[in-house]
Amino acid sequence: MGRGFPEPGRRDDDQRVVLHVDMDCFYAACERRRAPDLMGEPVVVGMGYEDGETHGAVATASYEAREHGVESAQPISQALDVLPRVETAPDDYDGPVGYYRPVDLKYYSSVSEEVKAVLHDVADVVREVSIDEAYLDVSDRVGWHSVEIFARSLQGAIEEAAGVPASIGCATNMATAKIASDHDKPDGLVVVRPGEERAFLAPLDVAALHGVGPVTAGELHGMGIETAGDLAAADRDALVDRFGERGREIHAHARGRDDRVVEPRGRPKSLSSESAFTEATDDPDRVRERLRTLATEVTDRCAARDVLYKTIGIKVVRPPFDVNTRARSLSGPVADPDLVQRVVADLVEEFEGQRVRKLGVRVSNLSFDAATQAGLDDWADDGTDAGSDPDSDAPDEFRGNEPTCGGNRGRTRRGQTSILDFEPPDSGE
DNA sequence: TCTGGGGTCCTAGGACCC
DNA sequence: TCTGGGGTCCTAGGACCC
Repeated sequence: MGRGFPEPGRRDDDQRVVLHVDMDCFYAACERRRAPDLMGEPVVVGMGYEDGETHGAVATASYEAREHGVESAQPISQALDVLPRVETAPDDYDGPVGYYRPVDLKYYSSVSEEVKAVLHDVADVVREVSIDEAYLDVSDRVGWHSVEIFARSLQGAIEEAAGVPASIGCATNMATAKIASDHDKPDGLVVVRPGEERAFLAPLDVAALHGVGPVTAGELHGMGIETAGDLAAADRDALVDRFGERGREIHAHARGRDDRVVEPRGRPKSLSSESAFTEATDDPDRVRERLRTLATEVTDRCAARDVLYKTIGIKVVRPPFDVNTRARSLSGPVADPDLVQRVVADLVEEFEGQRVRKLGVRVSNLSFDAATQAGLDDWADDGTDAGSDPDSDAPDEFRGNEPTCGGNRGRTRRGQTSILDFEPPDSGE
């Protein structure tokens, strides 16, 4: 072992019991819940399968659909090739057919709420990762001797309360639990006991590790590192040289170590909307129109959640897949849809006349206490973590620094007044 | 793989401050 | 001014995740 010393700062706590709960084909499971006839049938949830429209991707495919070659994130056209819609399959066709459903996030969210309620019931700490995934720290509720029973009954409780199946992984840390939950899907239950982590992970392909995507996996393979076992045995410093901090992390994860503490998710760091054109366009009117729509979506969501933002950005994707981002920060947090429209319009000017396949609008540097904008006292707020700049004395933020971000590539041609000399909102509502 | 949409985190260089 | 170091904030891009 040699360097099997605890990582610095690691809380060497083998007794933690961490669960990763991962719903099986969640969207498809939700569709089945409200249409039990679909049980046992190939179900594909996605967009763009309606006639003519070939634009879209598979969000979730049931295992039955996967058997026919349908995969998540696959272009919908490919899915239809291998698995035609039951409604539109030709009469003389006698191959497999699929039941296609459009994504209905509202419904899935409501089911997710029911699942999450069960999770919060059985665990003191729950980190909701996404609509269909969560980590639980149940160290104070269950010991390693009874963790199987605990997890099995949790699966039962989820099924009973929400009518959808879940897979669960149990381990001493998040990274290992995550892989465990994935190891025996669907309806899986995999327990990796303290000390078994490394042996459990060793045979898996590096790509199975959280944080190893296609790029990193390719590079690792190029280095002769194929499995998590290889990665665990590799020289850490070499990995850090190559991959930076992530090298350190995946090395630790491959060894079944992960210091992260399960904690609830904080506030979001950004909000965005994006959408793709069916075909790339260089029509400035269409581009501007689409951006207006996206900006409105974003500011509407901000308004609904009482969110202020300090940075406004766009994303412009040019064929074949050239992602460009531009952003501008204001001198203080605001909630100002018109300003967003102006900044977005200004930022996109640089791309005028270029072909664009996809656009996005994003706000970041968020703050959540509506008091901030007006510089009202916000000490009454439950001043929790994120967003709240230590500068609750907001007025200072506005003083005399308009030009700070203005010197942006001299893009003020057209004589437009700088987007930045907006009025500091000195009077609240 | 001719790639949808909503996110997170990390890195690197530059500006600016002390 | 030939020249340090620390720290923060900003922008842009990249990789990754679901």
